[in-house]
Amino acid sequence: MVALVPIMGGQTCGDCPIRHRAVCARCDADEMGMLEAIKYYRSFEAGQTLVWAGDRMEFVASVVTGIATLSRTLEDGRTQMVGLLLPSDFVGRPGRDVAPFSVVAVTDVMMCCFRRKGFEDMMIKTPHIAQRLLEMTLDELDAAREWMVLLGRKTAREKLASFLGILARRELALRMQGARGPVVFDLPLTREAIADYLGLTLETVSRQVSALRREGLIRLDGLRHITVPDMARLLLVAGEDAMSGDLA
Amino acid sequence: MVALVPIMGGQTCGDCPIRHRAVCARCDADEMGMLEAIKYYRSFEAGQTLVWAGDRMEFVASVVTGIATLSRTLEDGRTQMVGLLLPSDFVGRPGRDVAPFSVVAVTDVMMCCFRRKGFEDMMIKTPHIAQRLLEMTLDELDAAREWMVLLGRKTAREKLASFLGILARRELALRMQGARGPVVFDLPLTREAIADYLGLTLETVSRQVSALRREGLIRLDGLRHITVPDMARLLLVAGEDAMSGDLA
DNA sequence: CACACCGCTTAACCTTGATCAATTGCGGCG
DNA sequence: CGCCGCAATTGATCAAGGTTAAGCGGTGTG
Repeated sequence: MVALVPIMGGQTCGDCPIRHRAVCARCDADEMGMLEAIKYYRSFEAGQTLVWAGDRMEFVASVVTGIATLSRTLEDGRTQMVGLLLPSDFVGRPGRDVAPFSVVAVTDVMMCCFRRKGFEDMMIKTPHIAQRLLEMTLDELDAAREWMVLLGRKTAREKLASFLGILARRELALRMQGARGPVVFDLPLTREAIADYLGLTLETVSRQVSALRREGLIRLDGLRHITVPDMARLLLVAGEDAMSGDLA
Repeated sequence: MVALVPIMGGQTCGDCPIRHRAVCARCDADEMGMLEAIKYYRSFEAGQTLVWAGDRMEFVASVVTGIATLSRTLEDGRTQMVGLLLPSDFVGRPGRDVAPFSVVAVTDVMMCCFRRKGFEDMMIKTPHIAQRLLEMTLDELDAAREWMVLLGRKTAREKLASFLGILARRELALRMQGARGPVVFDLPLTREAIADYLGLTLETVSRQVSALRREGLIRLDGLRHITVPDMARLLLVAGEDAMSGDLA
């Protein structure tokens, strides 16, 4: 317990696992110093809702560790996830004080936070932050539009294959190796969360996972551990033209 | 014919109808001068595809007049529109040379273009452009995510009502007046294009339009001219909580 | 003027995926 | 060890929306 305090409170940006990918990635030493002065860490437990859609947002933040979801729920309970927040992803928006979507922790999550006002001031002074944020936002926008194609036009089967394909490709990217051979990874989400992401019900997700397994497109050990023996075949089922890049 | 050349070629930014909303909105006189030096206009006919998904994009541009769509088509012909491009909207992305989506002119379209390289240089020199582009991109991202909720979770009826609601709200915003009384506007898209936008078939669009008309939620004169007698009632059917802001 | 074409509407039929309702499997815990 | 509870699976049923095809009305054209 006591040991944790210095680790969390005293963590410096130099050691930060997302230093080279987050919104601060382009900052020089001076700029990092200024950010470091106003940052603070917060952690959240799995299942906790960090932000409710419609709430005032007093801070912006980067996800340091853990996974969260960005979603909207209609009055009658239908929920659509609009994004998956992974380490280095940015939450909140300078210049807007009401959150348009809810943020929910899937696993335990640690965030690097800044009061919104302070961050906005920094953005004006240090163009590197705005530059990086623009780049990240443009990527997010492309990913969101790619996801619109999936939601609007793909079948349940294609949706599942696309989703698994994206996770598999991210795994490959992390391991920095070619696409040869089987890819192994863990599902970060429950069947229900996957359903909310894909615009399906959890039953349909379950059935399609079983179908893909029966056909040998994936193997699964336990509920979450997935092996993709042949990426090309999976992406074919996903209905992805060769072109489409990395999402989310 | 001859008369058009000086009008189009010589149009100055001072007269530009989108001067205060486009990516250049924040630029001062100096910056405008530099942009003006490298801009050029291009016009396209209704129906023409300006950019094919997967093509190299040598330029970026602002829509000056007319309407275009941003869309992706799967190999088997299923099409999903991922955005509507209206005057002042920005097309293309600094730092990326392959277009992820197709751009198709719905009406005759006039664009204010910049070679990508030149624009990227400008962005580095003039933070006002990057600032404005960031703001516009963040708005687009929110709109795209809002649309994901529609595509993933709304019924055909709600989709139609949402779509009409957005058009009606934009009409109100243009007229700068309160939401009292009936709203009248023209559909910018054919039934097929609406279907591609909403992730439906044109038959379903047609059926739902008829249904909304029968129930008195909308009136229509001819095929495109729409009257919404009661915005509140329409938005209720759209399943929008009071909160959700302006899209597209 | 007739004809063809286009955009739209309508209706009959069919498929997909949601809903409802059990049932299974697994991990935690008394 | 056996019970509890959650997540996932599975099957039966049903509704929403897609598919196919026919027809209508306006507009442009030979």
